[in-house]
Amino acid sequence: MGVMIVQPLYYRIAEDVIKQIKAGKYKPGDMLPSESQLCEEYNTSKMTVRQGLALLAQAGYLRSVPGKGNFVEYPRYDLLTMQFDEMDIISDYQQGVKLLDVTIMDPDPQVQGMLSLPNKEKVIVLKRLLISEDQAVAYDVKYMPYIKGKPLIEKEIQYIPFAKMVAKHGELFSVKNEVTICAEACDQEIAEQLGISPGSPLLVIEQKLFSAEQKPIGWGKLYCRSDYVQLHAVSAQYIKEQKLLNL
Amino acid sequence: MGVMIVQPLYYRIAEDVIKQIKAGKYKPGDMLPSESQLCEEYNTSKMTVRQGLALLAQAGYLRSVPGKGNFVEYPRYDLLTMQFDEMDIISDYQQGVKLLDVTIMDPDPQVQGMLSLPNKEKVIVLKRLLISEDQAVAYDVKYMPYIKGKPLIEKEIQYIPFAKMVAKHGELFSVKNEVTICAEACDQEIAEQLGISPGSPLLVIEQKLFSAEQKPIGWGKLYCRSDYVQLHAVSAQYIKEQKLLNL
DNA sequence: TAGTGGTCTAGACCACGTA
DNA sequence: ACGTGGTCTAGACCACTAG
Repeated sequence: MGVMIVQPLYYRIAEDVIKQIKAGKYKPGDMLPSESQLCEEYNTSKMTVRQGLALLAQAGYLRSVPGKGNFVEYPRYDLLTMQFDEMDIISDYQQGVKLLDVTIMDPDPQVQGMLSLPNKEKVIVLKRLLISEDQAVAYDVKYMPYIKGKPLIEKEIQYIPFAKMVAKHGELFSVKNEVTICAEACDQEIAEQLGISPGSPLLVIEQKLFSAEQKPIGWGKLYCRSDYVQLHAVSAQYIKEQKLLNL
Repeated sequence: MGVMIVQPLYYRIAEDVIKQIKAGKYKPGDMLPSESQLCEEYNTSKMTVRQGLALLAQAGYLRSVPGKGNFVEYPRYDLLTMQFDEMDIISDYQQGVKLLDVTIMDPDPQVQGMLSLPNKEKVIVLKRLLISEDQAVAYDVKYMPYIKGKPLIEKEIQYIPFAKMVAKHGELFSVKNEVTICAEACDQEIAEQLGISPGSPLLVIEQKLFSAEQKPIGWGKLYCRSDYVQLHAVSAQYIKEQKLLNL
């Protein structure tokens, strides 16, 4: 005997509408049946219909216009979702990080500008080598404003991804992480650290972190060997759809 | 006289709870006040409270556990959102694309594998040069299965981003876009097209598109001059929070 | 058994848009 | 004036978790 799984009504409404959209019954820009029509059709109440439509809106299928109706949205193919932190590129979380240097120093002008620091403020500089399967795959440099009396725990410095490290002492939420991805030719210093020849292409991932008050609280670059590291992203629309359909 | 903007009650509930989370009253893992408690506190009904909590859940602040309670979630710093299509990297949409080649041909083994094509199926190959302010900034190669009787419109080929192009004839929704980002050294052919020297670092953006039935329907690579093109991403958590707070 | 979240009802009133 | 979506009520019953 199989077990009947009864899906909530609002979920069935959402599914039905999606099926009809995919079947071409409603095209982008079209108006869906009004909420009261759907209430009649499914013999249910307004809140239930709205709960179903809310699912569609979350998945990006729908745009509600007060006073007019619910309309099918054009899908966005240009929004991508990516999962990334420094530890994703190494295989062994414990063995994979070699701490090269931790220093408190006066920042050079570039770093000072990036962190919007007043003069005479010092920064913590952190240099790490990321190793995957006995192979150095990335060279990592991070800068944080130095705040007196905030101790740095070695394990944190070594193993915690930058965003988490910076967010830890302060606001956990509302931390903005701006990432820039580019390619660069390898310079002499990094070439030595990574054991490759100068001029080789590197995948460079730059991170800039902001507090809830929009103040810069961290800046850093990750220089990755192009033969070992690549980034992956998937259309956000697709991920939302999958989440929706798996209830 | 100013106009009073009255926010819906469910929105104020959501705001209040967020403020309390940010103030540290509730930490990740903590249980929030139960729905019935919130009903009493705000002197409202269950559906209104739940509407407020639904906002928090969408923004990633909340996890509901049936039979137990609503719990504060740990923020995710590793999920990033990126906006990208080929046309984003050029300044002038109309002048910026030079069509180099459109051919229908037998695929080489790599392309055949990527598109999971049976033998004797042909592919459309599309080569374009992307130009920004009189400067060639990227070389673009795309492959699509050739389907008889589906005309290719020149304007589409020239100006429409790949995902849209491929989705157009077929399912608009449920198209999966898998993107891989890496760095590569420039080869002879691309060096000539982009006017740079061989060996220069390139930012390479590879796209693989799938239909709703998970069949590959497009594959391509975009080779970008590293001195002109970079990608930007922002933490997904932050974007969701902004959306929520701006109602 | 008592408390929790999840679903659902059958209404109400409002602001907005169109004709 | 009428139809639309947006907010909200005051309950109900259910399934799940816990002591």
